[in-house]
Amino acid sequence: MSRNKIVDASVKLFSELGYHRTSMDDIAKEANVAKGTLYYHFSGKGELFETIVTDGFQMLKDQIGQVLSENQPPEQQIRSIVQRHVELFLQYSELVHIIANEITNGIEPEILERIMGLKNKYIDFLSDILRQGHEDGELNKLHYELAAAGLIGMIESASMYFIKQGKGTREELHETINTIVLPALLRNL
Amino acid sequence: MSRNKIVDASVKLFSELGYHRTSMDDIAKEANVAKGTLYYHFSGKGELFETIVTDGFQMLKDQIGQVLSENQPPEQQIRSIVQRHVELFLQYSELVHIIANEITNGIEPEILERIMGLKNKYIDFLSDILRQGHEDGELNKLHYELAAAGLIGMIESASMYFIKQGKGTREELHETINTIVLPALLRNL
Amino acid sequence: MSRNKIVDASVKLFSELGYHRTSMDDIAKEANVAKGTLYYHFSGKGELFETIVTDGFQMLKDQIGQVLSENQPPEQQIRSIVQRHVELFLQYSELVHIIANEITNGIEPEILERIMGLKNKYIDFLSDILRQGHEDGELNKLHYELAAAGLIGMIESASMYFIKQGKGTREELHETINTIVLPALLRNL
Amino acid sequence: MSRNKIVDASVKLFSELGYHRTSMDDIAKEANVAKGTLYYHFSGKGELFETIVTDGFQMLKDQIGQVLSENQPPEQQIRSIVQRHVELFLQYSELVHIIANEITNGIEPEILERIMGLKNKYIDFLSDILRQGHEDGELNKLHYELAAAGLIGMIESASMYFIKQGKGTREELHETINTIVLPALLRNL
DNA sequence: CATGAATGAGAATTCATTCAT
DNA sequence: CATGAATGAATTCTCATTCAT
Repeated sequence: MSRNKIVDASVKLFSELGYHRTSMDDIAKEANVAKGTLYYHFSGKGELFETIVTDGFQMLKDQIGQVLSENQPPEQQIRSIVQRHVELFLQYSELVHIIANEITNGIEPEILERIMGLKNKYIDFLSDILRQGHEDGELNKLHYELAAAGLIGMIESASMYFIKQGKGTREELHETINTIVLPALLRNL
Repeated sequence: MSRNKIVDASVKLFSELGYHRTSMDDIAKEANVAKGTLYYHFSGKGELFETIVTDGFQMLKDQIGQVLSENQPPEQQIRSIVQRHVELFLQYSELVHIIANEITNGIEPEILERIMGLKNKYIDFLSDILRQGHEDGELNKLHYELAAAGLIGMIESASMYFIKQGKGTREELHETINTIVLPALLRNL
Repeated sequence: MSRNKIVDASVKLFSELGYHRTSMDDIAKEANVAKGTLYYHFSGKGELFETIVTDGFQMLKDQIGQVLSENQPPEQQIRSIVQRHVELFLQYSELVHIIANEITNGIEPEILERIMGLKNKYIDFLSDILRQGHEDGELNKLHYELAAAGLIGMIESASMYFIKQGKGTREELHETINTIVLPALLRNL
Repeated sequence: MSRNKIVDASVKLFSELGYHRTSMDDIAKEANVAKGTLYYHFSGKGELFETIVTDGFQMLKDQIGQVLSENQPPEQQIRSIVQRHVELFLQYSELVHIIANEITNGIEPEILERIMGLKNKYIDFLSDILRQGHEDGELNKLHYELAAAGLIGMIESASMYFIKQGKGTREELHETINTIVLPALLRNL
């Protein structure tokens, strides 16, 4: 019970404020739990953050796994992946942002490494999709992992700009990303 | 003299460690000046960071301004912009990363706002290039500012991955980005 | 427990050294608690000081309320008020001094304002006593609030001089103040 | 030249802000002089303050000396002394306040002692006037030095209240103080 | 005479973490 | 399971003072 309240509060606060601006006090207050309780369930701020992040990546993978299992044509698949990713991002903006970028910061190196590992696995996961999706068509020289990393960055940067600056509509966001991504990835488009 | 030493030390440390992991003590030590000297030249950590960031953006704009003044054909121009951006990024990796992403963090809101303003100006700058470059050709529906924001994110995310994971070569990095970017932007390609 | 130790230490140190010469380190050391403990119980030096001051005024009011409730003739009442005030002052010398005078200093304006409010309330409280006490007798033109403020200043300044210079006896102190105050206030004396 | 500018700036700033809130930087800026120049003319902040204070007392004494030399009847003399003191106070409010009260604070003990000496001399000066003025009449038991200290406190506290709270008029201020002071001091009134 | 860059000791505050209950 | 009072290391910032020019 307490554990869940803590996790929920953490997602909310880390999402809103980022890692550093979120203090254990804030989390305890938001979760309606005593500060000591945080340390009963988690070894520290780092582990708490790691838990959230791990869950975040799992969500991303689940979403995308769903898309893949639907067995659509490649173009539609990529559109769907982008869409899910963008929507998830818009929902948890800061959290996904942290996962993807801010990670570099002031987190214990050990935990940081594990989180980076998660991110890399996610990139591998995406790059496999790219590789497979293109094995049939002809493709320009393209490094799939770098491409996957780049795509993630693009999606997040554009979404972030959309959220923060309020420029464009949700549809334009999806379309702009697709317009850039699709011709690049789908040879036969 | 001192001021320069401080700026140099700051670039180095902010680049290596990010904003939060870099303490004023660290900077003073690295710069071989007394702690008070930092506050003689800058009003605080925030202003010091802002200075670095402002300089960074200026460098980016200068680089790109150079490219534009060379009056090459569009494709070559975009290739050059990407190349300069990537190279600058590779050189100042973390710093540019911070400029572009980490900004969200625990910086005084006022300063944060000014830095966000700089980033937005840079995005406007890029989106103008996109808009102009495409005015002649036929273009799919594309929101230039979102596209510019996305491009920056893609370049940085891919470069980051390249640096951190050592996957691929410098050429593959450039080529991968170009392969994604060019067909998307240049209709007549 | 800790809170009490902190309050006691603060009264002692603020009384002896004044607001600025008393550091949070000093207080922590005097109270035998860790520095962080101060901030667990009080939001900062300002709030700690405000607490002490508020308590001080409460003590003053309580003392004087007691006097009034004893329903003595006016002259005796004023004598008692002066006596209580002087005695309290002699006991907490510097603290009361700070409350009454030093306030002007380097305290956060917001807190300063609240403390000034307390002092003004105390002056109002005294001036009401003056006004009521004289409603029956004939009284020269006299602005009660200015008179109350003046009386406080006189008591404190004389007491301070007594403490610091060791001139006169405790009885002379009381008598001198009464000799000045009584004929001024009591028309029918 | 510089020295004068520094003294003027110091009077202004110490008067407005008190000792602690006034920094050497502030003084230098206000005086349009480099910080080092302050130390060319004065050995430090303490000496600078002492100079101001000494001048302040001299002014007080001069004012009162003038009154005394005018050879008026006792009542008029005391009225004049009060008036001069009050007017001087209203003009240099904070400065006189500091001289009289705030002195206790964070000033080097050595300098503090000298300033206290000045204040005591001023009290002696006043108490002599009191003693002489009453030698002829019959006087209740009254400790002249304590009375003098009390009078100063009363004048300042009432004036301060007048300034800060804007209660009453200038005339009421003078009258209220006189109404309290005169019957107390002048037996034959 | 005057400067202003540089100093460094000292101060307030934050916050992740511990631990007795 | 849960608590919350207590901790103390780390951090940012202030400011009187020094000194080479």
